[in-house]
Amino acid sequence: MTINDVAREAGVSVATVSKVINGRYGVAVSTSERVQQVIDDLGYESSLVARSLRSHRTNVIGILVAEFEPFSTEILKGTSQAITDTGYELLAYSGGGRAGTSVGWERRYLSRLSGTLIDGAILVTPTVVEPGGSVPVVAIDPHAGPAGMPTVDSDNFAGASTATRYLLGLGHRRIGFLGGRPDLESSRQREDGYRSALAEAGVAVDPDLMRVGGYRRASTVEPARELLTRPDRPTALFAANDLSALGVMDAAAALGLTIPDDVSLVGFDNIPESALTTPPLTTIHQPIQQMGAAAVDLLVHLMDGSGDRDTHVRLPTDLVERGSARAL
Amino acid sequence: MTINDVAREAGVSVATVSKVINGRYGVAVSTSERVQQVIDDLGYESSLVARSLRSHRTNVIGILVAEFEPFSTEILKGTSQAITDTGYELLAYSGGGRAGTSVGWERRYLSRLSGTLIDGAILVTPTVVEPGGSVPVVAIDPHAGPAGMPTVDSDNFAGASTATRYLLGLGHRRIGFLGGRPDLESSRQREDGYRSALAEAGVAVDPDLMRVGGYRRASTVEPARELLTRPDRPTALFAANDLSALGVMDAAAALGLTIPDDVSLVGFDNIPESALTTPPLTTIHQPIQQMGAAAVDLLVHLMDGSGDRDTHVRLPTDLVERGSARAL
DNA sequence: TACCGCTACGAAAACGTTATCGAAAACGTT
DNA sequence: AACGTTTTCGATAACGTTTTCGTAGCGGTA
Repeated sequence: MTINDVAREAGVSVATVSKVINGRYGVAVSTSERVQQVIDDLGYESSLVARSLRSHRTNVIGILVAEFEPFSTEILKGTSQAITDTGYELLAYSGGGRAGTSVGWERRYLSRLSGTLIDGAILVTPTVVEPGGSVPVVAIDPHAGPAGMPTVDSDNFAGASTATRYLLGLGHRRIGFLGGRPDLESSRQREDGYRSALAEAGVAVDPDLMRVGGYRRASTVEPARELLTRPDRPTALFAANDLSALGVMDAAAALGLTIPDDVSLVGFDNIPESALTTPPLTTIHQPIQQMGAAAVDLLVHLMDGSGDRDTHVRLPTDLVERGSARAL
Repeated sequence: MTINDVAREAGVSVATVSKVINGRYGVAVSTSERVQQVIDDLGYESSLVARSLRSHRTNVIGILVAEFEPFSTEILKGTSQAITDTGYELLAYSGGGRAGTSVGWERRYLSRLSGTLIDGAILVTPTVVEPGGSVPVVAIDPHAGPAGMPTVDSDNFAGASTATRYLLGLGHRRIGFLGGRPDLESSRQREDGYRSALAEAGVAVDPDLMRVGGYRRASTVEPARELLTRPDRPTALFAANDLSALGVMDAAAALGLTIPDDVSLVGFDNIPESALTTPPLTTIHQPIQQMGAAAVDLLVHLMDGSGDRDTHVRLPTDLVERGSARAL
């Protein structure tokens, strides 16, 4: 079923059919109607591939996520909602979580798809990607913010220092930190916020109280256990994201420690799960869906040519007090 | 950056470059190495679009989800993991949750992509799709199971009757039901399971105790409130999926009722969130990720030609006892 | 030397679409 | 009737690949 079939059936040339499909000027109303009728009858849909090969325009934007975890999923929701009224469509690709092979898959995909299958891309991959692609790209929460690539993130520094100040305000002084990965920009910013708030309060930063949790639940359990079994156990823990906070909860539960009585806990992200834990997690809210929407917005402007190639959208964060932290 | 650039740079024809890329026979080792070197230097990646237009084979399978909610997300995880060693790649499309327009978007997408961009498709869309596409299609938890379309689902009937029997075993007799949508096969099967277990126990089915929740959290709150404010309030509720169960929890909390003391609750699906609620949700476990993996498996066989066009994989369900139901 | 078979390579046709441009037809004006 | 203008339409060349097939080169054999 190609455009040729339609043309033959309607008794016109393929050029005319193409014009009808794309609503171009220069075809008589009667012809247009007849062709449209045939299209409907045959249930013809033009091939996205052929179209894009020729016209270099597809009206789809691609979103590359490293893995389907709660954060990216929320981003997906945000983007897929934001995109509905833009006239674009969304195509998602996942690296499949195979962290090993993933060194350059974003770049590979980007160049395979760009210029042909997608008109623009949103990256939700932690690792860095050179902006040198042939299509506009917006990065969410990227490895590094500079490099002329438009980015969307939230105010990680302010959020982390708010969290830390909150714990300080509750009287805590020995506050442990479970970081993400040192190679991630967001992780560094959160650590900086933590350090800065401590310094500001005149509390010395104790490197022994800091661990790397890797932003994942399972990989945070052991580092958390280490902190929680110290003779001078910290009275509060700040986890660099909610997934890590879940890991802390696992570790605490395994040790028979209760939160927040034995140890206070604050997370970061406010993924949907964090409202459901026992106790519900006090955390720093990041407007994740809005970040997705902002990325779509930015990208659309970029593709229209009306965008600025190095705008950095930074959304505010704020504290959500729930039940996982209490005064000393 | 096209294959032409590579050819020119390497001093060979495009045909030769193509052969090198695809590892075809008939090119001297020395030439092959030289071309490969140029490819590496230039960072060339062949255009998926042009390739697929010509060869009608792309090695990517598409997955269409209606919306990014927990269930589809779990499916996505399952598929994207299962696909890693198959040599295929995964592209996901979302209808964007615009329920209104969505009447035939799956069909539209399918015919636009099939034969060109994807070699096969997995459908995670509740509405029906005619199997008449030009590529193999596997449906997960589809509207209707017959029609010669390969499907993967779980044993909804058995799961629902297990859940109901469990509540009966706890001594409950007035058990309310919050259904999905009457047009969904899985929803009907769960209702049937509920009815059957009641009948088997000699308990009359009371239509007043049955409501439609629509499988979503927000849309279940009101129907749940209706049931919970009846003078003869049911002592237990069975929600047709976990999202609805969350809605029940919302309604109960708003009414000042505690679960499980005032009313017992059992869900269905065992999405990750359900382990985190307060109290943790007792639910019917559906091996969601495995369902995704099974779909990949089925589809790959179908594409290899070694598959059977109307196999229906049905995975077992089982009860996960947590804290939301108790004996009367 | 003449012939054969094999390997290495390139020319060119296809895939299904869109864009350009020219021709034909229809219409209006003098 | 002659001419200019506008409308309608179709031939055709791209787009970047893969694939088929022809051919040049080359070593080996009679």
